[in-house]
Amino acid sequence: MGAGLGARKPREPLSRERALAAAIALVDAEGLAALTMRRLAAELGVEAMSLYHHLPGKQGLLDGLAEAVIAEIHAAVAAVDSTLEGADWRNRLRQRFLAARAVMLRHPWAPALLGSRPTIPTGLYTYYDGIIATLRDGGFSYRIAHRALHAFGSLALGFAQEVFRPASAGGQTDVEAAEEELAAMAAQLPHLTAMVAAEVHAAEDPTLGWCDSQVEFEFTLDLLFDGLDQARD
Amino acid sequence: MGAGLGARKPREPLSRERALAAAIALVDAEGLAALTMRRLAAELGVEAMSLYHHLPGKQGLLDGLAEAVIAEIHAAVAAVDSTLEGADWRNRLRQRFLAARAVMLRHPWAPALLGSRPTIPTGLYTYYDGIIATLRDGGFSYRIAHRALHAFGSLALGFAQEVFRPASAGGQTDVEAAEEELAAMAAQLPHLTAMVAAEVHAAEDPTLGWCDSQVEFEFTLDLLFDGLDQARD
DNA sequence: TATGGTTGCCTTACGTCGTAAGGCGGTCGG
DNA sequence: CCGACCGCCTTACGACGTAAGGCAACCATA
Repeated sequence: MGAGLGARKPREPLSRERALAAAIALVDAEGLAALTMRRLAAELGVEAMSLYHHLPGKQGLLDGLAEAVIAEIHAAVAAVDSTLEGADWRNRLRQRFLAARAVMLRHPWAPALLGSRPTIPTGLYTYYDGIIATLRDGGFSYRIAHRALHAFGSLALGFAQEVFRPASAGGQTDVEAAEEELAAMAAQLPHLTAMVAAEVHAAEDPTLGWCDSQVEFEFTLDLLFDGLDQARD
Repeated sequence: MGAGLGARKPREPLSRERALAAAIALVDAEGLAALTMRRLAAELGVEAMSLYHHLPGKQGLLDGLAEAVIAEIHAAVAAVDSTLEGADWRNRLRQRFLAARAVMLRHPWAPALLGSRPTIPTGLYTYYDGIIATLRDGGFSYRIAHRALHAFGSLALGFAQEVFRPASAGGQTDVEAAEEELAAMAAQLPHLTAMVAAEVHAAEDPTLGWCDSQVEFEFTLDLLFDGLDQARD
């Protein structure tokens, strides 16, 4: 441990940190599917097997990525939460979740990555502890706090975990194909097509597509907050 | 088309249906990761490349699985919904979602599969159309119906899409390791550990583990229903 | 009954992946 | 000066999905 710090050699000695940073850059640029041991090594000017001196295999690399994202959430949340000392639980949670969301928007691959981890990244326990603390301060029992955590689900991490993503998550825009197919079977879907028509006409308020996730995100959040407020007893 | 139906040969001629049925059986038994073209072929007493005469590749196979699950949901939902002709929107949706959930519990791999499809399985449009119809009958505008769909998210398909699954989804029980690790850092997580302690003590009501998903599922559902009821205007 | 097309399955092979095992050259303590 | 060690590379194996083509049994027709 503690190799000589003098960077006298032309090649930076390659470390876990450098590998993870390169991995994040790669995945940000080309998506999760592009993250390959060989590819990552090439990105670092190194052979694939060299990575194994610093990372415990592919799964360990993904775990490292997950922890890195969570650390980023931690930082973002801490920055926001410190400015809300006196606020009520509702606003504190709201700002917290929106801060987490900002991180997720920077790393669109993060939801899929977190969902793919077989074990809970350890940093998350601390994150959830903070949420429970806020709920307790708001007067909730542990029971309701527990259920609230489940109700929030992925919203607490800043993403709606949409089962079918419109155009993101590394995939190309196959919205056209879907829309075309939808038009073909429109006759059988009266309510769906009516809804789409109504929503498109009413789109003079802040919506970005025909499904602006930000608006939906906050709407669901308020729905849950309202419900929890009444469930508090 | 229309090959002779006389099953005179010792080997059933292999078809898309037979392949999909075998795939579902395989995945039910061993999880999504076990579903390999070679493995599926072996299960059918056939070579891998033979599958390509009936299925358009691996992605097509997964699409077929997704459609099969959705068809199963359709059947289950239709059976339940026909017995609720006069009921209000709330109960109709509730029973609908719970019926879908029953299908998901039979196929624990289905959430991950549906989440992995890059395009929306066509059968789902019909499913969502029925939900919108129920909401419209309940007096909701298309706008609120739209937002309700997003708020429900995966609940409409019967699963909570928990970001981190406790022990399911093909993985082994690493609850022990997680719990051990949690105990180690308990000192830093006062609220989390307190909650776990409180919830374990209060577990005389119908809970199956220290996180019975069924209870959480219905709790969240009611939370959303309550919120929507007020958002109806 | 002979025939030619079609259908259904198999064989072989390529390029990708993660990773186990061991080699080789530089740096450093004695 | 010299041996140990550390960091990186080389080689190789067994998965995976799938492209390309071969072969044998079936069918309607003559």
